[in-house]
Amino acid sequence: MAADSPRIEPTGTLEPSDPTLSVLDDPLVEAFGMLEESHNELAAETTRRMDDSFDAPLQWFEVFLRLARSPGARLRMSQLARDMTMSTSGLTRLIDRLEEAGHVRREACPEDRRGMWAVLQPSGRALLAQVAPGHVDDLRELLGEALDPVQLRQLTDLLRIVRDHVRQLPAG
Amino acid sequence: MAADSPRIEPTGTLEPSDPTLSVLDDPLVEAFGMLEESHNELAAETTRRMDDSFDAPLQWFEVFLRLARSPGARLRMSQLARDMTMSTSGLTRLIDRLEEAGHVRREACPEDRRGMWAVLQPSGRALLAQVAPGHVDDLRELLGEALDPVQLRQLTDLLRIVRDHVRQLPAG
DNA sequence: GAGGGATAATTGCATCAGCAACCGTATCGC
DNA sequence: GCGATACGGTTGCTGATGCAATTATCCCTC
Repeated sequence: MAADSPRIEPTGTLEPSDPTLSVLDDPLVEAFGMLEESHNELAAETTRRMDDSFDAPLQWFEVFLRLARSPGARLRMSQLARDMTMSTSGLTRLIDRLEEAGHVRREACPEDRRGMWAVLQPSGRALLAQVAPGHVDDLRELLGEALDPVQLRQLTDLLRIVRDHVRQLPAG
Repeated sequence: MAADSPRIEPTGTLEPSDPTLSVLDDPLVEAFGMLEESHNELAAETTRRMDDSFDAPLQWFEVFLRLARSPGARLRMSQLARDMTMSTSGLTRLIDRLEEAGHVRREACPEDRRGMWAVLQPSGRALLAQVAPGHVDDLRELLGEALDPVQLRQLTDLLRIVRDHVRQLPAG
């Protein structure tokens, strides 16, 4: 990436500069690109490390964590789907896998007979407890070494503003 | 989501509080969660809007943009894969689709006969030019309305630090 | 200049995600 | 009450991704 070889314009199909690029030098596009890239790098690296240590995908722990934080260690399917920014069908399948592994259990909702609770099971919580320290260590190396505490706080706050803003839009 | 119904601890399988949660209240975990959530929300919304306007996935435009920015409108396959944080096999297939659509063309690399260039074609650049204004408008609504220019600059800089730090690690 | 290890790209295979269609239930209006 | 409409969840299907194995080429060393 750093070593841009001296290029000799071989059979150049397109002009080197054009109006399109100026539009895309917009700070908004730059910010969006950084959000994409930093997230992708971080997600890929944390996933890789997690997979090396356990045979459970990173996403499982996101489910465990959200359930563990909720009263009764349970969350409605559709709510969990919204929280995780995924489709309800995707969540159905995810909970299928977690239920088959015994880490989560579905429970009928008495108040609304259409609804289901996803309920964290002891084995799921145990797995979470087992993974958590290593995950925090990974984040300390990946995030904590890059930013000091003040910067980390700034970043978190800015991202929260963005998240909340997008969520409050019409179709959010 | 806001209306958390008064819960009555129905058949509670697990204790409401335990040591695991304290570990995961770490600022690092919070920051990581915000990065995940803000990215997911933003990516989902921009993708949705893009799909409404064009039948080409958002990722295509990331390819077009990266190629358009590069000298000769071309990039090596493996370099493009690294830039986009995806596997080389994933990129092979992505370029397959773009080539079939006529927006990108593969070209043999004379200097290294193992290598291939992905070369942006006029139709790809045209599509990029066609989409760019709307995309910037979307970002103005999604990002520009959430953060003022100073905050946007701060966010971009912080994310760049994170990205570069993760990339410079051993296996990056 | 011959051999061994690393690298560039592709392919087979399995997994995972979303969309659209569907069923059962709730809710609103009359 | 009753019908129309909206909502919660699941399923069929298709598309896209990563891992592991493969092939061809490069480069370093002796």
